[in-house]
Amino acid sequence: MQKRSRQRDLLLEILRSTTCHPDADWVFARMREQMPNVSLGTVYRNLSRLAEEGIILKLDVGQNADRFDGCINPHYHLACKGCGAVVDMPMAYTPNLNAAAEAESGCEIEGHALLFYGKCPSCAGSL
Amino acid sequence: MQKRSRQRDLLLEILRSTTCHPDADWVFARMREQMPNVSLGTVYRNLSRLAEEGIILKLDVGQNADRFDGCINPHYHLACKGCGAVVDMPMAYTPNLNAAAEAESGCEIEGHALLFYGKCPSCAGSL
DNA sequence: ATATGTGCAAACTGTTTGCACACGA
DNA sequence: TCGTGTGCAAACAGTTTGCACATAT
Repeated sequence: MQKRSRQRDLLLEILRSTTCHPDADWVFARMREQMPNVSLGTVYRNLSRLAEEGIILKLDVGQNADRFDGCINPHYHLACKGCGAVVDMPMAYTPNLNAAAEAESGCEIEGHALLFYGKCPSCAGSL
Repeated sequence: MQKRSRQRDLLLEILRSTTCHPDADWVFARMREQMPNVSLGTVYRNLSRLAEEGIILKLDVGQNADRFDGCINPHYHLACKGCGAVVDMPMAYTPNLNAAAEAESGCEIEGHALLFYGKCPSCAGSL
C-alpha cells in the first residue's frame, strides 16, 4: 500500500518551484532548510521513486550527477558549457522523430531525448 | 611533446574494430587479452584523452557507465531496454536542428545528441 | 497494528589521481 | 637523457542499501 510522507511532499514541492533542473545534492540542501534532519538517502529514494512513477523526470545530461525536472511534458534541454546550467529549450517536441527512427531501423522506439550543448543566453553574451 | 604508447595504439585498434559502443571495463578486458599487465587507470586515461582530442566519441546513454565509439562522424543511437546494447541508428544526422534550436532561444548551440530508447531489432522480436 | 517510510552509516560502482618506475623521442 | 606514459593502489563522487526506529493508514 502506498503511503504519503512529509519528506516526499516537500521534495515534490521544491522540485516544482524551480526551473533549474537540480541534482540530488541541491534538492537535499533545499530540503534541509525546512526539514533539518532529512537524509540524503531519503532524497535519493524519493527522487528515483517519483521518476519511476512518472511524476518527475530524470535527466541525463553528460555531467557527473543526474538531474531532475518537475515538469514532465516532453521538451528538450541545453547543457551550458559556461555555467553548467541545464535550461529548457523553447522549441516544439517532435514526436515523429520516433516514427522516423522506427522506419528503417527495425527498432521499436519508445521515446527520445534531445540534448543540445553550447551556451545559455547569459553565457553566450560574455566571451 | 606528444608521445605514442603501445597501450593507446591497442586501445584505439580495439575500439575501432567493434560496433558495440563499449564501456571502459569491456575495453579493459579486451586489452588484457593481448596485454595482460595493462591497468584500468591507463584505459581511463587514454579513453578521456582520445575523446578530448576528438579521435573517439564519448557517449552518454542513461546507463551508469560511459560508453565510447570509435566512429566519430555524427550519428544517433538507441539504448535498448531489453539487452542494454547501444546501437547506431540508420538515420541522417540533422545539422539544422542546431539552427532551429538557436532561433528563438538566445543560446549559442554547438551541437546536439539525440538518443532513442526502445528495443533493438533482436529484442523487438521477442516479447 | 502493521506495512511502509526514514535516518544513519556502511557499502558499492564508476572514475580519477599521486607516486615511483618504464619507455619513447 | 628527459619528459611523457604506465601500473598500482588509494582516494573520490554519486548513489544504493541494511537495519533499527518512526509514521501514516
